[in-house]
Amino acid sequence: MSSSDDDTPLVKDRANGAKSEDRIPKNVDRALDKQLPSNGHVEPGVSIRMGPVEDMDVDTPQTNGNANGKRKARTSLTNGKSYKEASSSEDDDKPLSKRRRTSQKQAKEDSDTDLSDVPLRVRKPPKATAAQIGESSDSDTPLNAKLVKQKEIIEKAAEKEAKSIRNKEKTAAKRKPKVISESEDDDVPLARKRKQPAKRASNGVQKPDSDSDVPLAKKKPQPKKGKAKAEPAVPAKKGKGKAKAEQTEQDKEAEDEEESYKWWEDPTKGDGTKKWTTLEHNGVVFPPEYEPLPKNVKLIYDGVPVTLHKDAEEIATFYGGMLNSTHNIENPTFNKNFFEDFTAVLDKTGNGKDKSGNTVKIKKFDKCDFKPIFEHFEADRAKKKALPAAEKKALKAQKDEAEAPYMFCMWDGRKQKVGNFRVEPPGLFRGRGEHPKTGRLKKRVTPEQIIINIGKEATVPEAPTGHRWKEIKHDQEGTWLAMWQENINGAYKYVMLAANSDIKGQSDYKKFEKARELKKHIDRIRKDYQRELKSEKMVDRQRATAIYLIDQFALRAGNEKGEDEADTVGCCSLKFQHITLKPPNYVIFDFLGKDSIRFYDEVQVDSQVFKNLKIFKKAPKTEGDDIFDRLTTSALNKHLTSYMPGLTAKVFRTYNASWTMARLLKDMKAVGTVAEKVKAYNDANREVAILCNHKRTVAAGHAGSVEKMQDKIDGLRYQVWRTKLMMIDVDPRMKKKKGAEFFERPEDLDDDWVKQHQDALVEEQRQKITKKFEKENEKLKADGEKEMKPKELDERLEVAEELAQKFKKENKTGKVEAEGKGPTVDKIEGNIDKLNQRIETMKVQLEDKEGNKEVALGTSKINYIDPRLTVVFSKKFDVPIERFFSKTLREKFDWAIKSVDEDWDF
DNA sequence: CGGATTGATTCGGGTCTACACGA
DNA sequence: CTCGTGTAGACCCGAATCAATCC
Repeated sequence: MSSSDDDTPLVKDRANGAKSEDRIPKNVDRALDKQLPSNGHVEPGVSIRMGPVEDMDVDTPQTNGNANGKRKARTSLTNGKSYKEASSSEDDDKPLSKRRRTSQKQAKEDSDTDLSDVPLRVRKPPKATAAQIGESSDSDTPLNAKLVKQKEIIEKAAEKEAKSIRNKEKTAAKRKPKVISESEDDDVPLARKRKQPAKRASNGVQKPDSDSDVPLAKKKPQPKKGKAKAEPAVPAKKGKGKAKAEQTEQDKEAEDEEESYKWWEDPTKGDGTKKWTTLEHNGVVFPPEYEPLPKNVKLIYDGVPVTLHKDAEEIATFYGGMLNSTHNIENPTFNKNFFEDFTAVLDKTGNGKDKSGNTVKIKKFDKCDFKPIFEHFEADRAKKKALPAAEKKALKAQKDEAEAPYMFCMWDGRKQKVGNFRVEPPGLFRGRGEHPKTGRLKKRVTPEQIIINIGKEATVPEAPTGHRWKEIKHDQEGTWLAMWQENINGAYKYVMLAANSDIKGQSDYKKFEKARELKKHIDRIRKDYQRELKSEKMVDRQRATAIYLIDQFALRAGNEKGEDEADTVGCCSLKFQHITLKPPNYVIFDFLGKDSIRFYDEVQVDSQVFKNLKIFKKAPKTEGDDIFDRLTTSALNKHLTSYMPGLTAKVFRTYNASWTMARLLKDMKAVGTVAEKVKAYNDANREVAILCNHKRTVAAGHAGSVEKMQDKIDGLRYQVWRTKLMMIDVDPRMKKKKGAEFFERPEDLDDDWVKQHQDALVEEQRQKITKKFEKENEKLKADGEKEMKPKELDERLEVAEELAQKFKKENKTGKVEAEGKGPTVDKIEGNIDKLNQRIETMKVQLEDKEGNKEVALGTSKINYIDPRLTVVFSKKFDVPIERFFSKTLREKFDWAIKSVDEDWDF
């Protein structure tokens, strides 16, 4: 850069190395100005959406000016690779790029150091550092600190909880009502519990129970203590078996009653933090206990079948069941993590034994052979599949009945569906992308880890026999019914209501209302960030640039991530290497975003943004350094909130997605068939999905099915050509009339192709005839009659032979005899039209398929596009809503379907 | 006090399976 | 009509966002 001496950074090192100056020297901009087309003044109200400054458009969103249409060179579809490819090509720099901030203390010390002395790539000590060691008495080595942390997560939880309650009490006055915990409440007698199936009880503490095999569902609901208004959460269904028909009818009735309540018209709903007044539910369903393998199925170690303790064996089955998933088992990290956790359990439970009872020490992963386990499962699966339909049905009915009590809860007296009442079963953690913890053992969750949230008056569901819940809460600000902490990352898992519940509908509604609210502020926000792109304060300039990117390209906020998570980024966490600048004003994004989905896009940006990014990437910054080193997501959101309460980065995604959809649907003309309208809608949907970078991996059979379709289209085109020639056969004058060109065979259908195609047609005919013949014979045989002779088949096959001859003759003479009875030119014209029609629709289908092969439409439909837009479209264009929303989606968006009319506008 | 952690909620693609669809 | 087969959508559970709290 020309002005290198002026650029000498006063960089304060923030652990990461380079940090940009507080103030941006004037000459930096000037220097850059020389290299860039100057950016004229931006008029108030100007949308800076996309495109070079020169052709900036002045439309505001409401009118029609979204410049998504102006998005240049969007290449994600053609250039995008899945993370698998993407990450493998980045493998080399991966370990190095993992640099993070040091602890506060260290950062402070560093800040006084002159930059030139600070190596940019400071390797950090393992994460469990300063804070943790200081907090957990020094006796632990840093290495152990991690483990200690995990343990503490569990062990300290109670203490923390108590603390947090204390804290809440302190601050409660203004925000949170007190949360009452009954965790100390010890009055649940362990021995005298309601009986549970024997299987429920785990790990020894179990009391044999005479009654234990009575299915849970048959039991009477327990008497309610403080029952007043609400029905028992789930009234015991009358008899099983045919109960289904009855049940659905009953449900329908219930729904009809509920129908009258429209929360979206209820002014008391929506605001306020108290989510419920009364809450009743039956808790959670645990996964079935582990069932040991049959004696003859064993892990083979170093050629020797070994008997394992059942706990260890269970883990072996997790791996064994995955042998068909090369994705996992060929991943070294996965195998290493798995084996570490596997051997840890082996150490605890004792190692395996061979058949004479000698200990077999399992110490090398490579010597483990899980195949017998895998094959056992495969066989099992096959057996299950082969089960008679009736039995399958019965099995399913049994399961449904057992789970029925958990499917619904009573929320403020209304019956609501529960989303995920099943506790997640143990297994091997996969994680997405290159997750450092992939392959780790996800442990079985015990009742002792589960916190139940339920109304004070409600009967608390009983823990399985011999167990008790970790805690009972009555937190009316929470929308969850149960919760536990998972052992891999310490993440919280919640049992919440289904998407079609009132509470979820309400928050969905609020989300879209918030996005609509943004409409009123977006002009001001855009104007402001446009101005601040030139701010002298680095903080402001970075923030403005970030908002620009979030607004234009629908980037996510990009929170900081930890050492032991997959290395993915969003806007604020973009690194040096994720952005490539291509003068005059192109930017190439290439990074792994949420779920390690690759974001690849080549775009034009405002020239000031281009300049800024150049500054943000300036030396000494290099690979691995933050582009927005002065910006955090919380600072960003804090700023956004000042424009509008509740405005955060993610709102822009909702806003831009819904707004784009609104624009596209509005511009649409209500013509054509229903199918065409649906197609048009899906096209709009797809545009939104592309905006949001919602991708999917190309289906395995995609290439094949595309080829098939193409073949079919070619076949039809060939048929069109043949049919045209028939015209000449009927009326030779047509040749002159239509012109020679009309009768030419499409170039790509060359002689070779025609031969092959003809052969295929003939063969197809043969097959058809043969099959029919065989089938008829079967039938004759079954009826006890005489079978037809092979000679009969030969005779029938004559038809195919004639066809072959016909083709041969056609090839030779270049003429085609007219087919069908009483062929006329008019009839033939009609046939051609029909064929062309079919070709057209198939072409459209093919394009659709190709366009959708790596775009997932579902996510944007479910989460980003205001459902009311779809409802309006459906009404205006008279397309049944069923064409857009599946049954579940219709339930989820019930509020939208019922609340808007044709002229509702986003 | 600003960064780290906690906790709750939304978002997200993969997998599995029932079911529609075409030969 | 039925028989595979391909696919939409339910289900699963991991990964983000973001406010509140902690330290």
